[in-house]
Amino acid sequence: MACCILQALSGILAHMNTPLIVQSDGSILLDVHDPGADEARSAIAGFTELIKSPEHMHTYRITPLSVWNGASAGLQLAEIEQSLSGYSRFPVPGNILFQLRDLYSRYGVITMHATDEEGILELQVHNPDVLAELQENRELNKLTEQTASGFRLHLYQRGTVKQTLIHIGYPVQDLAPLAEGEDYPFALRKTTTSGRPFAPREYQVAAVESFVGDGRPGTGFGTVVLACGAGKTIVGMQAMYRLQTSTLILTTNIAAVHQWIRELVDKTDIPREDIGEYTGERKEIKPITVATYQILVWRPDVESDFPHFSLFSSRRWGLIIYDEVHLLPAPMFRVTAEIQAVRRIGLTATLVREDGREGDVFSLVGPKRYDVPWKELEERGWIAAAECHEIRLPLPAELKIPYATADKRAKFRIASENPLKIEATRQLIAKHPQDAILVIGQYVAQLKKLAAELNAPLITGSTPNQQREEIYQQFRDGEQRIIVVSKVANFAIDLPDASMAIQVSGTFGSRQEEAQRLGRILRPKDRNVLFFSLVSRFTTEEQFSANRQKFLTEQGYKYHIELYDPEV
DNA sequence: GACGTTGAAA
DNA sequence: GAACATTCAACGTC
Repeated sequence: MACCILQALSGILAHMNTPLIVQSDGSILLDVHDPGADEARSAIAGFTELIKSPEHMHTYRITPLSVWNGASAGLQLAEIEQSLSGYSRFPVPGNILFQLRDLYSRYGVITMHATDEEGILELQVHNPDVLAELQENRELNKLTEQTASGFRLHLYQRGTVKQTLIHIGYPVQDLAPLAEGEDYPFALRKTTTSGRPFAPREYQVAAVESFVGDGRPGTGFGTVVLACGAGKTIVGMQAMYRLQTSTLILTTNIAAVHQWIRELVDKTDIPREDIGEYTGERKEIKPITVATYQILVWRPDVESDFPHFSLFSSRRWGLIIYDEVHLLPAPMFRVTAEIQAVRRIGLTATLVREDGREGDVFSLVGPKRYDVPWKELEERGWIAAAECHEIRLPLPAELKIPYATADKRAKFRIASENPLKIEATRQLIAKHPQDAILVIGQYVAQLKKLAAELNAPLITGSTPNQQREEIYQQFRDGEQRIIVVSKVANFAIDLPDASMAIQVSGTFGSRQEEAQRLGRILRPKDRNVLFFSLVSRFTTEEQFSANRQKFLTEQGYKYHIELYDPEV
């Protein structure tokens, strides 16, 4: 009897803090409801890749790159094995451990060094079997010359060789020296222009140190992974400050270019006239220059060369910052391969690319050096603990026929403008009487109706600036706790901080936009923030939710899906 | 300058 | 005034 109780108890205990199921096909399942789920998630995040994240079980996978990124961030093999078995509900399959050790051992087998000869580098292969295998590789033989212990190559093949080797399964540890850029001394401000005290946070400094690495060979380039709202710009700024050299900053769009310039003016003593904007609108090249990827990869036609690549050689840059490095356009790899001697830092919230070129980011920009543990950020109040809820509503019967017969675009609109969303919004607002709420949507007609029903002010693209300011002021003062904003309000304007947002319609396709929108709302606060997204069931709207969900889970947000029943 | 069109990237 | 399931640069027009 006692034995049975013990057995049952240990059965229950086995399900506590053992949220992982490691399967022999390489998938790792994380039971979200296990009390140890958050802890386990943090433990495995450094060497796995998130594949999908529905309600109950999240799927991760061990990939070559995820292991090598872990290795270059300093994770030991023993730690990785410990994290896997420690949280695992069942014994970890032997083939997975074998695969893990094999992958891990490949990191560091090949190293790249300078030689006495001008303009010549060498590869050293520290394993005779691997050396024999590589000596037979045609691609590599085209780029290099064989030596007794490895290969010789020209300086300008530095990037291409690394790319080639990672494609055949061997990451290269690049220990060749980097070039020094022009000096550019400046200081960080102690107070921002608005008078608030400013200092980079511990983890922002630590992230930069992990990439600068005291100038030891093999450091000075790499990628830093940061959750949304954790201050990517500040990490970039700290890197500039640490190196005191002329810097080229590359970003995804013009709005981000302006954002970087604003931040630099606000938080450093760099004079505005030393900061250049290199975009379609302006072509300034200054000691600190901010450019879009778009202009760099622009060319008059497919046959031509990229005229703006000359930006890279127009100055002796000492640092290149790749903002949102997971969005680096493919042609940028070519030019990045040519400038492997320049210090560079990639900033991103996720290493996953839609086109599967993570390996090129790894070998050309650099491996992951630092991963800010989101749980820690949350505990310290640096980013708000966010709860995301997706609420699925039925489509009213009278809309089902129009929906079925509509074309793609009209379908999306019908689903977006589902009239039940108005009632659902009203109920959500009633349930959260303490929160300052933003209602966000894309279709002006729908928002007008909502604003009228909720008796809340509406801001769209055509709202004059003065009126916007008045509404924002009322919101900040607490006179008005709800405002309805259209998509236009996303950009350029400073939305006041809210503690809750309800998205009634939106372009769920663009994850970047989604991130920006969330980042705006989810500022550090003394309380949790809530994000609700209303989606019509069984419609095209649902397809986009999967994308968003994965993205948000990657950021560490909790995500819940609920069904809305109009009878209640 | 402001605005609209076009082509390109993935 | 509404629409836009992306964004940007160049180049044309007024």
